[in-house]
Amino acid sequence: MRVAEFDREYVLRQAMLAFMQCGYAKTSMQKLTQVTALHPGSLYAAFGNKKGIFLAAIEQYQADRNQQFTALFCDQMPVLPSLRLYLDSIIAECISGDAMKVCLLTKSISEVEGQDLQISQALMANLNAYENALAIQFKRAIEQGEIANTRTGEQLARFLTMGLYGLRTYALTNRCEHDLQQLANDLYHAICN
Amino acid sequence: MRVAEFDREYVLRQAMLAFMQCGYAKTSMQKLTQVTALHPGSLYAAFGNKKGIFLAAIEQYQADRNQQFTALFCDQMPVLPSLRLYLDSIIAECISGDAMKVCLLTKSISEVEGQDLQISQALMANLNAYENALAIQFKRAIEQGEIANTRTGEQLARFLTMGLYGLRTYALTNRCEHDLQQLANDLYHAICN
DNA sequence: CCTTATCTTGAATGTATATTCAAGATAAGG
DNA sequence: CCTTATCTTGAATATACATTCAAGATAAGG
Repeated sequence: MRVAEFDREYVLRQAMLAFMQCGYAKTSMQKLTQVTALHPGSLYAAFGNKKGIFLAAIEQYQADRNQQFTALFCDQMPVLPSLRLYLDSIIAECISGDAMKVCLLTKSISEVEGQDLQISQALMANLNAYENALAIQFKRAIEQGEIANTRTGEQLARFLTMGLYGLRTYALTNRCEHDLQQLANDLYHAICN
Repeated sequence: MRVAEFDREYVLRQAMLAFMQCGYAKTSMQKLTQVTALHPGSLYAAFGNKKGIFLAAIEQYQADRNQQFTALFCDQMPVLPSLRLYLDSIIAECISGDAMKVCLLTKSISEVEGQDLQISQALMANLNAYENALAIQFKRAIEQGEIANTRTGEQLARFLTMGLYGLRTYALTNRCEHDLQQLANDLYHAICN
């Protein structure tokens, strides 16, 4: 028997970047073979088809994001300083100009919504998981007295999620650091008051 | 000589809806011939190519939106009640479930950003025009004392634009009216107070 | 070292797509 | 009513794309 030679995580991260840059429809299999340095046969053997590659890339993306998120929002630390750092990191990403500046989940849901149920559901599940993770942090912030309890953790998480969708979309047309920081600041104060 | 038989506005609105539903890449010329009830030759004669149809559809979309906007934000009326009505109409759109629920400009910029400069610029120009129109209204609201002058009209317009991008994106995965209305309400209060 | 299961390679296939074009149809001007 | 410019029709073309597959390569087990 023979074992696969390629590094699955590397391949998926390369595919991920291609999908973020070009979108699902416009990322051709040829492009995927280029960025992964794998031939069609290997890709099809490993992931079934283009959709399989995409779904696997989504999982990889979410795993990476999750790791970043849990590292930042450590359960021992106060929430609000982490939130500020988080907003800063997103703005840095938006300004950087590389493919990572868009969120794969947000970009994809906008593209495939109503076209492919399986992909939509995978994206929704991940987006909901993300919002729930935020809600847990906001609940903790309320319990610890960092935020007034006029709104629930879920409500705050929903509002921030919406705000981040908007911030990332806004950054597509305006990459002025000052404007983006002001928006993030307004968003922060709409939450913490 | 002979005059064109089709109604240009009708054709563009049909194309517009197709693009909103399927996105630019996934809207095939075949689909466009179906929804417009025009044959390829006529479409190519009238608009040059698929990109030409798309650019014309964008203009039509913006013209329609502009008319709706100026009807709502009449220069004689106070701004805030109009803003509330405007938010309500967007939520109604989001919940309705038809293709109009997405904003053609926002959906398209997310799809084609970095792929086609001409389309990107057309979209950006329209998005900027929209934001400027909002800024004018907010300036008026500040002058009339409806909103405290702690932030400029431009800043408020930018924030609302971001919020609406986010709201529409959020509605893709969660069409719960209560949640969306709460988000719109939070957004409103983040602006007016 | 040989067998065998599995992986890799990349050319071949079939389908979908944007676009073209020549023939037919139709209205305006004389 | 005839001419002519322009529109309409829809089949044809060329290209791009996702996917398949058979031949070659390679590692593990005996």
